[in-house]
Amino acid sequence: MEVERRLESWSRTISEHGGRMTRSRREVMRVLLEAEAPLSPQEIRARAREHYPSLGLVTVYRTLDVLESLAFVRRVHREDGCHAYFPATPGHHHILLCRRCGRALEFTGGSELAALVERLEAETGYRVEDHLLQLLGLCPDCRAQIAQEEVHG
Amino acid sequence: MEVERRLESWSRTISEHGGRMTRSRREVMRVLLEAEAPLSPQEIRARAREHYPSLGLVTVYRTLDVLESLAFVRRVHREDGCHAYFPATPGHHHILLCRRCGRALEFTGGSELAALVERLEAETGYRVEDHLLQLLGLCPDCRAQIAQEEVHG
DNA sequence: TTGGATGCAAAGAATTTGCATATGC
DNA sequence: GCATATGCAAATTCTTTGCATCCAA
Repeated sequence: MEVERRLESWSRTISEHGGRMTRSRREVMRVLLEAEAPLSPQEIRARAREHYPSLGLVTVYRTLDVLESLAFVRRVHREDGCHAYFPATPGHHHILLCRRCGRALEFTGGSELAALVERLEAETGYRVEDHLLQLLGLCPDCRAQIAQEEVHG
Repeated sequence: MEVERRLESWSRTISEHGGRMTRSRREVMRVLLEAEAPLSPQEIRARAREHYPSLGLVTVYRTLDVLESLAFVRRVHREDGCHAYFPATPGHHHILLCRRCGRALEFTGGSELAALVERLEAETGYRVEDHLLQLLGLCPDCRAQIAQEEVHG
């Protein structure tokens, strides 16, 4: 399955960087790969503990640091102030988040964003090096559910 | 001056919402309006204390809550994990941040962003309701300084 | 006068660090 | 076997709350 393949790929890279594959790391990684939305460290621990009860929160934080430094996961800022993590899709750097169920989709900026950046550089004299684009809205499922609720009670 | 005009305008709106203009609030507001980059609550207090030493950090937080709820200031997430605030430019909702000096500029998404959103909605079925776009780069001054440093020392 | 605003101290929450122990390679 | 990873407990931040006092309208 897809999850196993990526788990395998992540493990290999960690080894190549002198790191080790441990039970803790595998559980954290699996939770991230199976999640349907970005998760906070606490949420990750809660899910991982179902299969590995002794997992500590500190280890989750440290594992996330490793995964983030290898660009395997990305961190988003939640409105509530805490951070949430999700697996990065290589080459895709922006996210579209459902405000109702939290489902996240990554997408490329495409020509539109490139055009915007180019115009801004010309107008302001800034040199743009990086960008964070987060779109918030409703996914198709939630839109359908909301429509249902309006029709019925 | 510009700062005084906006201070006046903010005060009026706060009164209209049943709030009061106090020395603390005025100092926090002035610091924000005179800042050249987004500031954290701690930084705001440090600057305001030069003119009003008894200002408490808690009051800074509460004042920022008020200002943010009236859309007078915007909050950005810093890489170091804490929040920083800066005066909002009405109608402008994205920021271009200099990674070296922290100077912030707001801009409109314009037609490019609208086109991107439209394409995504068509491709994914999501309905986009809000977005957060933060560009990071170098402002003209910092670019010039870096160029200088490369030529000389 | 009087309800909103303030400051302090303390509570909470998120994240990091020190250190002895456990474990992958 | 040895360097890395772990877990606990404690330390650090950052932020919010409780409460008596203060003050702008």
